[in-house]
Amino acid sequence: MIEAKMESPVVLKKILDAIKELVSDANFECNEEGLKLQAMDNSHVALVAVELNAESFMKYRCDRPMPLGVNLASLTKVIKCAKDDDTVTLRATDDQDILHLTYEAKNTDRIAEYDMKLMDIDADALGIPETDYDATVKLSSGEFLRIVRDLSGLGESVRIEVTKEGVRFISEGESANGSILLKQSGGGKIERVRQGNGVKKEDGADDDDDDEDSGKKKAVKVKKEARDDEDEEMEEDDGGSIQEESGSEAEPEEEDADEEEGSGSKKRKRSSKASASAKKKTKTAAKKGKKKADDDDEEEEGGATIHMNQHVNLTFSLKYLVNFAKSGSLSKNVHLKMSNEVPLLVQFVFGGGLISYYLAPKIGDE
Amino acid sequence: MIEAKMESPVVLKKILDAIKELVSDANFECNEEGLKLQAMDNSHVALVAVELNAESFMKYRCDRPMPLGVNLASLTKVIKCAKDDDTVTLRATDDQDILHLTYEAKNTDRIAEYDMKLMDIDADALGIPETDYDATVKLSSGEFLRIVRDLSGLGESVRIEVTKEGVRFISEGESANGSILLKQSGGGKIERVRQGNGVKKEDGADDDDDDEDSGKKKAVKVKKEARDDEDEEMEEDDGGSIQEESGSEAEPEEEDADEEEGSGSKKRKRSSKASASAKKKTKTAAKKGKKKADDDDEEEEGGATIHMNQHVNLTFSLKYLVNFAKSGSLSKNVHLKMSNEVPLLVQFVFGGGLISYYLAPKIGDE
DNA sequence: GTCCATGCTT
DNA sequence: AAGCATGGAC
Repeated sequence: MIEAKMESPVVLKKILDAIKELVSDANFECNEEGLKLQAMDNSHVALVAVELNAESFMKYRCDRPMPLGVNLASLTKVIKCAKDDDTVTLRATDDQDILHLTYEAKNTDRIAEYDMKLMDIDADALGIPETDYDATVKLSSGEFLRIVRDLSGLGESVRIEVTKEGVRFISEGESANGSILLKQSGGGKIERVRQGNGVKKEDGADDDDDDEDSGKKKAVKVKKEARDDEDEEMEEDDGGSIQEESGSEAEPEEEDADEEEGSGSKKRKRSSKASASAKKKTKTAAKKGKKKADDDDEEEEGGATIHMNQHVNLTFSLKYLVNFAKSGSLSKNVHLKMSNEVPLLVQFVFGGGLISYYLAPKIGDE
Repeated sequence: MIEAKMESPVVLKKILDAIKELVSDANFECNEEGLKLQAMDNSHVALVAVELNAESFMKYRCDRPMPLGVNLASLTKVIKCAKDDDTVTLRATDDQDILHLTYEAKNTDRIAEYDMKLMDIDADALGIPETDYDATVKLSSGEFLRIVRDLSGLGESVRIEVTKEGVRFISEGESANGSILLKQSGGGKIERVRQGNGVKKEDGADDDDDDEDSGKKKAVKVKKEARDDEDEEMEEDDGGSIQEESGSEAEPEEEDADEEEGSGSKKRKRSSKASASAKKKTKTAAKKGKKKADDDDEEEEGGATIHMNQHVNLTFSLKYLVNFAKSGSLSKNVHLKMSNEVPLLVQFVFGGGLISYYLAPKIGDE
């Protein structure tokens, strides 16, 4: 038996809108931690993962782990029958292949119930790469959408380069070439992600120093810790333009979590966080002459927040990126995580969950 | 080498949207005066001319006149990659067949660069008719769009008649006929353009009095002059409905130029002009009991400002007019200029430039 | 809450 | 190329 009640169908609607063209059927794996969906896209090129944390539900109960095999088109139809201010309750029992959905208007004057057939779906053998990434870029979802859409008008592929200059998106088409450079937000320098001792290398920016700290920032799950002090001597480790950065990448979820769903001003949470982390960073920032106390809180238009451990240069199919970018409605920002020759991770963090897309790079001139 | 920097891509976007279905490839002729494009439409029926004045650019440099042969579909794609608040710089060197476009966000965090192939295009042999027109009608672009779109639902062609009654758009279709009459704005009488002595004729409205004043109002370039007094006795010269008008048609460019691009209220310039010309017209208006002091400043909905030298009666293909009307987003008003048996000129004047369409009338019942 | 403009789909 | 739907602005 599983029962999950949510305040609003909006997030679910957006998730389904975002992935239903990529994946037609998938299992929602339910356990005490929440709901998780992982699936290869229909052409088995990209991988989609959605996580909804148990805590984000008004009520969440899962007696034992079970998969709910759903046809996403059907679920989309059904969830669209919920008004945006209805509460939505999902229910499934162990013995029936049925998903029950109950939509209740806030005033309880209206209760709608839907039953949807579930399917048996063979779980894809999903090898989710668990890499530490050489470069991460945070930018506004709108900007990301804009970039990939613009470039998809020119060519099939985009090359993404992260250098100390910023992140560059390059597309070469028949009639025109395009190149979009996003600099670090606010004109700051590209910040070096602090990762174990990898950054100690003199030429670290071109080397593989990502293997050494696996487990340290597993995807975006790792908690920020007070490690700032131990690496202060690493400043200027790459010609003076790459700078050590103290753990700010460790908490994108919390930061983004209420950007979209929360109704408060975008400065609300930020300011409290900034003051909290500013304390830790004061020493470092002062020493290095940084303008910003906490770059993760930078959100201004057009800019990107870039953490680079090593230059990356990867080429991807724009078609998929355009698809991924649809999830922008879930979160104000998107995180791109890249290492050379491994799949790109495109991640949207929203209140109560996370949606991740993995896409393998094109190799050579394929 | 040519380099042209503009504050915003919006005008260029609108121009391309407006003409890209009419013309697929064209030369932008660049010289020190600005950029000019002239081309026959793809079916060689209509002629499109676009002018962008050098002064309207933030920066403009053209070392020597050169044509930039562009595929308009490609340029449209590329220009759409500019955000509306980006500055746009066009660059072309003499030796490369490439147009470079640079889009810079105002905060400079984002710089996008596009390179587009240029083409060698045989310049059309363009005979632009330089006529003085027997009738000119100024109306709101929205009204024009509405009229041609409405009528195109009924028939293939529209007959445009300008008489002392106003301007009439007539379409005869299989299942229905339509006729739209626009009277002079504000209920004023049709104003006779003051042209030499032509208006002295008792029946001038039906005769050919347009030959006599050629050079007086060449297109829309002629300057207003204080000639009001000399013809005051001509009032009621055509049954009391045709009226001498003192050169107010002489400055549509200036008048329209900031209607669209200017950010001021639409009454700003108007009121100052009205008071200036009101002085001149006071005598006439008082004598005739006119309501309005200056009809050129009338912009209210549904009205038209009509200057007629001679009745005209011309038939045009609606298909083209509908296409022309798309340029309405560039300017609040459109000017229609007509003489019997010569091509119609449809003109949109906007901040920094001008777009003109010429369309030959249908003869007989072709 | 309504209207307009833009983007996407057929 | 036209119509529909969605998102943004007033």
